[in-house]
Amino acid sequence: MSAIEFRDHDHAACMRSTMQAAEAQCAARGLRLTPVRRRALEILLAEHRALGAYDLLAHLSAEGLGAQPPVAYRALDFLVKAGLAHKIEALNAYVGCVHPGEDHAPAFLICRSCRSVAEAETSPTKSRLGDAARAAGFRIERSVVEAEGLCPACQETGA
Amino acid sequence: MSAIEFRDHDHAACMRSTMQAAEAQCAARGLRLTPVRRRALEILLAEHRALGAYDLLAHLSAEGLGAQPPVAYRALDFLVKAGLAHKIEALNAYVGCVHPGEDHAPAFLICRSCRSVAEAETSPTKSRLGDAARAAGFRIERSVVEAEGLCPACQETGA
DNA sequence: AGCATCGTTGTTATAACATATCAATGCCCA
DNA sequence: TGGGCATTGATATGTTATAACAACGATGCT
Repeated sequence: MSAIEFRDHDHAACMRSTMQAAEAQCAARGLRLTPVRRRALEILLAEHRALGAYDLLAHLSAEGLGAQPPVAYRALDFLVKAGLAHKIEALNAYVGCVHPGEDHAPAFLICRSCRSVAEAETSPTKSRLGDAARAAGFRIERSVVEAEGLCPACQETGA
Repeated sequence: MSAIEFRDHDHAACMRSTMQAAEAQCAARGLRLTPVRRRALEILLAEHRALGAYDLLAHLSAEGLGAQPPVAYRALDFLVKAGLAHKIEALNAYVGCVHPGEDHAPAFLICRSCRSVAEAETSPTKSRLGDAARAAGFRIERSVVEAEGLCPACQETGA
């Protein structure tokens, strides 16, 4: 939850361990991480960035893994439902989850310049919104918490 | 911030006072609330619901106020920039603001069944996300906080 | 092995959401 | 009265997402 994604880190190791966690998750829950889905997740993780479905599709089709929109959307649906990726609603784009496994209510810091995304944790029920929901008798099923702005790197380059 | 929008209230009076506040805002800030923009806001407020841009366009064009997408999108851009309406990112839809004026960081409770929307207030800097942002050196410019679920009425009807 | 089932993938088509561009109009004010 | 600028009208197109159905393939059962 410390949003380390904006800092330097061993990206290759980060990807490897996340992929391993994803595979473990799928094995444990009887989900099939097929070639298309696996590659889609790798592509998302390779950037720590939000990728549009059609950007992902371009990567996939360049590798011969399907050329039509449903291929990308189906892979993304699977990954999102499995908690291995998240949709960034403010961008209509998708990002790989860096700590799959726990059932989490993620919050995002999104750089409007480079589209890099850091993931943090929220507790929707404890926020002021949660208070308002209880007061109104509203039952929260899913929450979207996203902050757009400038990441440290893009602040420096005056983007 | 009390999300009263889900409760019974005098809707006509609610609309009238909100429209008056909107006009006062525009007058004070030198913004032009033209017929298309005014009508668009009325349509959004008449429902306490999220309307798609094309839904709005259908209403407008039925009244002879323009038949092409840009008409609706331009009106919506104006209203959103002026703080008189908000975009619901999770639905790609738009909702009239019930307390225009204050520069606010709104949060929404969105019913997935009837698309009714209640507006609450957040303070992004004070949330856990704000903590994460500070720790990462990230500068927040805009925040999106939306919770989807079931409103009291739709819970009762077993939607 | 034969075969039914069900999830996945391939493919076509289309729906839904959004913007670029340029011409025409109308308002303000020097 | 005419120059500048915001707004509107209209055409075309770009971007994001899904419906529908056929074909394939793994799994499990007998």
